Amino acid sequence: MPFAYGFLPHKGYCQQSKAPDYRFHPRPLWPKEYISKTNGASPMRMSRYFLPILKETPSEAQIVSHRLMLRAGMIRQSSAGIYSWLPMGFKVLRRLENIVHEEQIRAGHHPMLMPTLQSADLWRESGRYEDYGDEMLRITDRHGRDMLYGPTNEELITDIFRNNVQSYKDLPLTLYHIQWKFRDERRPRFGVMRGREFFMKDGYNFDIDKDAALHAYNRHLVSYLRTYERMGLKAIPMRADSGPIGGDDTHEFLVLADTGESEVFYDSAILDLEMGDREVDYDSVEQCAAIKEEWTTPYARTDETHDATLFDAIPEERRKISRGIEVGQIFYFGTKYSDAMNAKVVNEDGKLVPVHMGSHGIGVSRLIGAIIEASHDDKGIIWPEAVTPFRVGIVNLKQGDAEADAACENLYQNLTALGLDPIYDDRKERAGAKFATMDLIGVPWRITVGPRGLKNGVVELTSRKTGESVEMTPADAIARCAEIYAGV
RNA sequence: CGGGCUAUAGCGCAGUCUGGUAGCGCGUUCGUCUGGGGGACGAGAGGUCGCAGGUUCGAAUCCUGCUAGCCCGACCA
Repeated sequence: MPFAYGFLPHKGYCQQSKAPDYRFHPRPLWPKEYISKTNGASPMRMSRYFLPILKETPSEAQIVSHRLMLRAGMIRQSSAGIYSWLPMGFKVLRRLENIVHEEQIRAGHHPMLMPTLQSADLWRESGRYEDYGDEMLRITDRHGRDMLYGPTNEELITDIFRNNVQSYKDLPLTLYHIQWKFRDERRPRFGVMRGREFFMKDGYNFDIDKDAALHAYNRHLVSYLRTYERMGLKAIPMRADSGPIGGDDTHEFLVLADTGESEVFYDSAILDLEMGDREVDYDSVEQCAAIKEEWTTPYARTDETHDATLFDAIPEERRKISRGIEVGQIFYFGTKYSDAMNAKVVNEDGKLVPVHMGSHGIGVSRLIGAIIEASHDDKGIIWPEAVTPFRVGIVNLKQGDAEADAACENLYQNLTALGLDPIYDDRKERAGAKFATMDLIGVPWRITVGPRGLKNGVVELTSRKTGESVEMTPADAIARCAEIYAGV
């Protein structure tokens, strides 16, 4: 009984993919107690929050996402390419992590957790201990054993698989985790976009044959499309090179941004494609294949795989060249690791066959940089509603004014009760400073409360993105915010 | 890993050439005035000048070694 692990279903993508259970949050954003409604000790009051914002840009930050993450008090560098995540940055990281979990679970994949430190022996088996080179951080423990800080987990998961699965009846199977990785980059830069330590979702599918594994590939492509779209991102799957993971079939997902590290060539028709809220049956081979077809038919490639002849066949007005940030990649690599590490199962005919595998990754910490690159202005970050650390900002223009204080307090309590996750700027600062702070940290919707408006019974609701303000009663402002976030 | 550069208060910087015991702006603390887009004035706090050694009566400053970090390139999620 290899899979009798409590809440994890033994089998079947069917039930889960058709009725996703959102009560299951692999890692809640924060425990309920975190939000105190009684003693005023909530960390979402800015006067009590830890949000060390900077007026000036630290000199080491070159690109906008890095600058803004430092200025908005999201991260602090601890050494080259290694960062501490301060409360607001950590909150965004958790939001992204949860979206990834939800979409993976929806697709029928099983969350688990593997360690950051691995034994070198497994990597010697696959031959990658030597191949991986200096990017692998090698560590020796007190007994002189060779260890390493995992840059990826193919070996470890294959070892777990071969020790616990013997039969085709336990397939198909996809396991994944979201865990810190380390790749000792020669030259870390761009903040979390290219750190040495990074937070990544990596998943591994095990299937009986190539067709089944290709379905897993397509299923991942679809789940990734949904994941990025939910985060408010336009991520385009592009045919890619397989790199050190190895394998035949691979796509990477790129977010268009001027600061991207890759040059990309694409047919602008692909920008019109949307997953929307279409129902997806992740068990349907046909449906997943059709969606893959839909998204991979328009030309979209990085400079690594670019084919000028194919590109030139696109109507000229749809030919686009720009830059992109890689935020994920999916691979099918067949029996590369199962052969090397002897991961076999018995098939229907009673024969021992190597499993077909693929792996898939989403750079969760890197995504934060990509989102900011794609969504900011000269005042600061503009968070998409789905990933914002705070959904509504409350600006009290005259702290200490009894009426304004009471109105803000009321808004704060009501928004909190509705799960609208407010941040209340209750500092004794001038209006300009409060506006600048809200703009910098990127809160999508701001409610401005001041004595002047309150005389007429109104507050102001302002969109960070458009800058448009509308006056309305506090009750209407709350209702409007609830409406905005209803589908998020 | 090649090439370039930097390290002085929480952040941004000056001072180093020409050695004499450290300064400016922002932030921060207190007070007064202010109060709808980083306000004004006044008074404070805060630095073994990256580390180690050397030269010198005296080193942020000169010399030697080291460490850390940044940028360009090649490489990479």
